[in-house]
Amino acid sequence: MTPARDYFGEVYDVVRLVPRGRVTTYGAIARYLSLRAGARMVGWAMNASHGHDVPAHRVINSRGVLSGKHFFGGPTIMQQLLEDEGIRVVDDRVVDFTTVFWDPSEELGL
DNA sequence: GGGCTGACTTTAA
DNA sequence: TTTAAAGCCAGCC
Repeated sequence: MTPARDYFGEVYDVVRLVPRGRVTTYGAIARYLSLRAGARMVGWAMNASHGHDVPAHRVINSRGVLSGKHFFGGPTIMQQLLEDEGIRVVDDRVVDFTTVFWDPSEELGL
């Protein structure tokens, strides 16, 4: 059987589909993968995203806060990356988060 | 092999 | 309203 449903690959794929200037949340991805509360695993996948072409800076928590900004190698790397895409970030929080929020289950179609 | 941790979310009090 | 605890799965020691 082909175990090991590449959860990481699933997450990477979804994150790569996030258009520039938009952001998504761990819960949205987790929910898209039917992981009702496996949001932690999504973040864990991001931890392994280093070395992959995954815009992990577009993945934040449900409050629009850059939770893993410190994991980018700098406390402002993630913020600058988002600002570079046109997303305004203030106090480590995404401005108009609900506006730039990109839901895979909705954009990609349930 | 067993147990702890972790870039979160959601429900309950 | 805010604060607290439980839940989930995979990776690492």
